[in-house]
Amino acid sequence: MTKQRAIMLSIFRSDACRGTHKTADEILALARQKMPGISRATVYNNLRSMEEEGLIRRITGDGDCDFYDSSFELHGHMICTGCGMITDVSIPGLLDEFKKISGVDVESYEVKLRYLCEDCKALI
Amino acid sequence: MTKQRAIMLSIFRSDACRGTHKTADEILALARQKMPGISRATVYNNLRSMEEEGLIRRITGDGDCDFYDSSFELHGHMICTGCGMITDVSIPGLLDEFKKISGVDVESYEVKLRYLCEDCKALI
DNA sequence: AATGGATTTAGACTTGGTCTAAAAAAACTA
DNA sequence: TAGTTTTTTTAGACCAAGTCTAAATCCATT
Repeated sequence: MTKQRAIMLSIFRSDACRGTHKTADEILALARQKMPGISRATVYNNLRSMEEEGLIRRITGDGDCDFYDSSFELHGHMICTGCGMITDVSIPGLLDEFKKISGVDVESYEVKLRYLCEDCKALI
Repeated sequence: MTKQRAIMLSIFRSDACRGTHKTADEILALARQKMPGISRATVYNNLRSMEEEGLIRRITGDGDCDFYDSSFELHGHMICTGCGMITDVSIPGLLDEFKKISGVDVESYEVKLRYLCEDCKALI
């Protein structure tokens, strides 16, 4: 366990990350608050290995970059088509339903619901 | 209606595209078969406008780039975690279910199911 | 402390996609 | 139809997210 990796784990366990969806560069910025010289490649490497180990989840958003999410349980994401805000939504039993419909052993799923949030609706 | 846009529409309506999921660069290559000098920006511009008009759908894959899909009806995608192959899966009634669970007026959804296809399973 | 494998680093590089300004094409109008 | 305006296309520069590389460093084990 290197110092760099410990820092990244602590970031994902911190309150600042709970329930949020951060980009790789936001994680990089948080890591540099604790260790100013940490390299970009290190952060990206650890994001990948942590994802492979199942410690974090990667969400491919609608925009240009990916988001990372420290929540372990399977859940979907609601994305506002106006402002891009992402919120979690838990959908119990969905994995089993997907397995039944598809007829294959689904390992995991990614669900994105597009909608217009209240704030954006008010702007129309 | 410009010639360039007509070509792109015909590509999406062709048998070569039915039921497939092509990257922007694959669409660009197909377009250049019909019109060698067509500009990359034109293809990307039209892909975006065609998506906005609902003529095609964009799938943000697990990899680096997006895929385009000419199928109009809402459906999900099954992605093999081994070889990356994408296939469609139709899930009737899912939009209504998502609306009920989330409590908002879901406009559309994107569903990706990760699994291991038979070919990849055989390689293990 | 010495060894050797794993990790980190800086920065160049790749890639998918966007932007820009000029040229061309299409649409509109009288 | 000619003339004007608007839209689209073009070439290529540009951008940003992320990957790669090779050298340096770290860390665990003995």
